[in-house]
Amino acid sequence: MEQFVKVMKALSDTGRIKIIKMLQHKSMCVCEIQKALDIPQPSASRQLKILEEAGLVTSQKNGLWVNYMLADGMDSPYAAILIGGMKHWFQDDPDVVALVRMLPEIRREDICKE
Amino acid sequence: MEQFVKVMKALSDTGRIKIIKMLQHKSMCVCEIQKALDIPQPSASRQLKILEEAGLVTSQKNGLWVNYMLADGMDSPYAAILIGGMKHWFQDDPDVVALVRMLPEIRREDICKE
DNA sequence: AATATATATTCGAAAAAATGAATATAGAGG
DNA sequence: CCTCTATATTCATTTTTTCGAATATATATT
Repeated sequence: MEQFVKVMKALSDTGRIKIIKMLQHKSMCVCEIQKALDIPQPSASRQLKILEEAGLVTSQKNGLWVNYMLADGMDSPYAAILIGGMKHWFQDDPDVVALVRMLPEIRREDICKE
Repeated sequence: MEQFVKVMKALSDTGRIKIIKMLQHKSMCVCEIQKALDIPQPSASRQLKILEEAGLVTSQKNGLWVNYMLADGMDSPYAAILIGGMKHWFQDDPDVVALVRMLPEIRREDICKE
């Protein structure tokens, strides 16, 4: 039940929901999320951690970057069903629409110095 | 998105989850919930209200009593999918098992004076 | 080793949610 | 109209969350 509550809490926040919606289109690093949502970097990092601990998101280190992507939900039925549902939900939400539209222009090469 | 967040918040609490699990077996009035969970009456009333506003539960007045039951989810896809999932989840949770076992003995006639 | 960069963590303050106690409301019955 | 009973609401308080600022960690490069 604790794991379920974690998923519910993780998705009780519009910012984190938006992150999921973006990750449906491409995997992103922390600085891209930070830029897209216009929030401070530590904040982006925290939100991602909450999503990851709920089993909604996974990460892959690649040198200096950490790539975050949608989880497949293999290890959490709760996460799985919500990841599934969210594929169809919020498609018409104005904020989500705007975010997705600007997504192609959010590229780590432009944001970070490397 | 607000409605979705409401569902998530409503289910971010083990007490409210237990209420859902009980309502899967029978509809209940406030005093029965109060008795089953061993919480004060105003607390039971409040939890039910939160579930109701999330679209997870509906109520039917019957004289002095108010009967709470699972919603069918017709007016909220978010509620619907979670009501569906929760039919199968937490079946083995010790607290839930204990609650369900004692459920037949929780009857409003024994609790309230009428 | 020293520096630079992307990400993570900590910590304190602010905001939000949960809880208990008291009180209010609504309907039933005398 | 008065009372009794089931449920709902309010309010003050406590507990959880959230958020920003500062700092730490880790990896790549020179």
